[in-house]
Amino acid sequence: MRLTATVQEAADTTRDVRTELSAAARRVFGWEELRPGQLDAMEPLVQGRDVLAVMATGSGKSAIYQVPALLIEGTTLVISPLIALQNDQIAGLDATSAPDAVAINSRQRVSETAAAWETIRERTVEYIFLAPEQLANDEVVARLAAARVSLVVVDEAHCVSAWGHDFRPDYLRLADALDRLGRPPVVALTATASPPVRQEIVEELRLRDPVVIASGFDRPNIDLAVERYTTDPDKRRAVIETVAGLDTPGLVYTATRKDAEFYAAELTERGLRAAAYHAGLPAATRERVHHGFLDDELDVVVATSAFGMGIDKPDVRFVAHASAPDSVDSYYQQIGRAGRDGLAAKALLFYRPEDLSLAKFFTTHRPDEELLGRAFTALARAKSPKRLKDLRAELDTKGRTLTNAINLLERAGVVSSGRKGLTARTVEVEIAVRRAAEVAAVGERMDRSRVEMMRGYAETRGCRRQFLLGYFGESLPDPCGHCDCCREGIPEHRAEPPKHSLHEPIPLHTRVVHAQWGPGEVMSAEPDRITVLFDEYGYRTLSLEAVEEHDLLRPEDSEPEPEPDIA
DNA sequence: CGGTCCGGTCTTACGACCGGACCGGTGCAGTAAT
Repeated sequence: MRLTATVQEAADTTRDVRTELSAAARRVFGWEELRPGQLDAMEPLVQGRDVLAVMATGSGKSAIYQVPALLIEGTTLVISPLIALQNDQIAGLDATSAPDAVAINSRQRVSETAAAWETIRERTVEYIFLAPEQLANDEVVARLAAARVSLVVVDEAHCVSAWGHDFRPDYLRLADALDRLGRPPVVALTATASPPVRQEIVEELRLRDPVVIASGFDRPNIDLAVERYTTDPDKRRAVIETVAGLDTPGLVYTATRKDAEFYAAELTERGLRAAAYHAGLPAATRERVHHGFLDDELDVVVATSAFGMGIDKPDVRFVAHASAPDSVDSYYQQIGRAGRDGLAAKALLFYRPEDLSLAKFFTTHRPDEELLGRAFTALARAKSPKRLKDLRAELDTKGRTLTNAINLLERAGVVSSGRKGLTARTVEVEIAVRRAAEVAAVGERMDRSRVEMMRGYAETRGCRRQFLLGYFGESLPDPCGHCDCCREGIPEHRAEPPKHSLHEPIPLHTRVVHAQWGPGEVMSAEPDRITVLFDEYGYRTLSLEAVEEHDLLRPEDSEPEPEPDIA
């Protein structure tokens, strides 16, 4: 076999880097062997590439940045959504012979933060942990830039998509901060991200030609089932009776805090060691429940979506949903906390269609048009780029609403952001506001369509695993055989060829244009229907019969994209 | 959007029913009040 010198050199370099990574992992962390998936993500980082890694929790995701950080000269910045999670990571690092790790946040003592900055300035620290909100502070960014950050980690990167659009808008401002840090290599890590969410992470963080590592969404040991109820009392009774009879430990997810309290009380009455968990509880209680669950002092935690990130308990035997969550993304993330030990576990959804109305309600985020107008006008009047902080002072606004307004104006293309700050484009203010409002409306339609996909999962008569894996961009050729639909023998669509089908099946990820909903991408194709993610209308499932009969879809290239008539 | 609570009205006497108001999930940071 003959290789050109370049190819041979590249192969040698790869071997060298991998050997070095493995050696460092062994020496510093005591890990005898790194898994191939881990090395695949680490190697490009060391070589200066950006990486997006979608890997199951418990598969050693943190190692992906912890080890390369040792080989890369300079400091590693870890952006993480929860301070509690940061503290867990720091404690983990402290237990090894890894170099020092510090945190910068508002919950530690002023003296502690000052000491952390001192070690950062002296460059005696390797890992710095903070939340995205910290990077809204120009002084924090300036100090980090001076400290020569040479690797940035965006942990739980799905938060960019899930929280950035309204709840924690600073997630959408990370790319600017990364630019101001001189664009060191970035690794985005998450356990769950569907293809569109991956794309959004890459776009919003402005990753440069990233290596994307995503595989193994299937969790065959988790049994999937849905029970449908018509009345609320029937459903409640069923949740309590069923959960009381399941093997523990387990989790029950509810839509409201009140429900979490209700079910925890009912289960306690049935003799289970159960506790509620939600954001309305005192921090000390949350801490106690969290650790009680990890330490097997509790059988069941009944929680809102507040519970779960960073929970890595191997032997969770079931995850039950007393109400359907707002998206398949959330659902898969939550049931993914079951059966990490590989032993049998259950994911059980107690479904009432009406429950989704609450999820739908939470998707409405009407933008503050008055603030959009004021913010745009202030930027338009400024002679030079303006910092968000100065704009905030000028408009005398507090909190996240202004950041949200700026994000919308920017995504609408009427405000741009550079190293020196924000600049308005020369557009009438009414048009700027209208475009920003339209961006918000598109986001709302997307979120609502995600709720509809959750309905699709709950109501499907096909194999549930095929549905879930399809949503995450993986195909399962045959029905799984261990979901409720398969057991009941419902997925029969393979046995009977569909009456209506296009001459050629539409391949996944084909770009198409719909007569009414415009451009989109084929996300799943079944014999009788396809699901398309439309750019401006979100997920829609179409029957192929209707598509054929009314000629609803065309390949995107076949006709020019209509110019949005906005001015 | 749907559930729940409250008060008023319709009835014809102890409740039944209706309409309106209100509520509902995720966390950071910085600031004000002890």
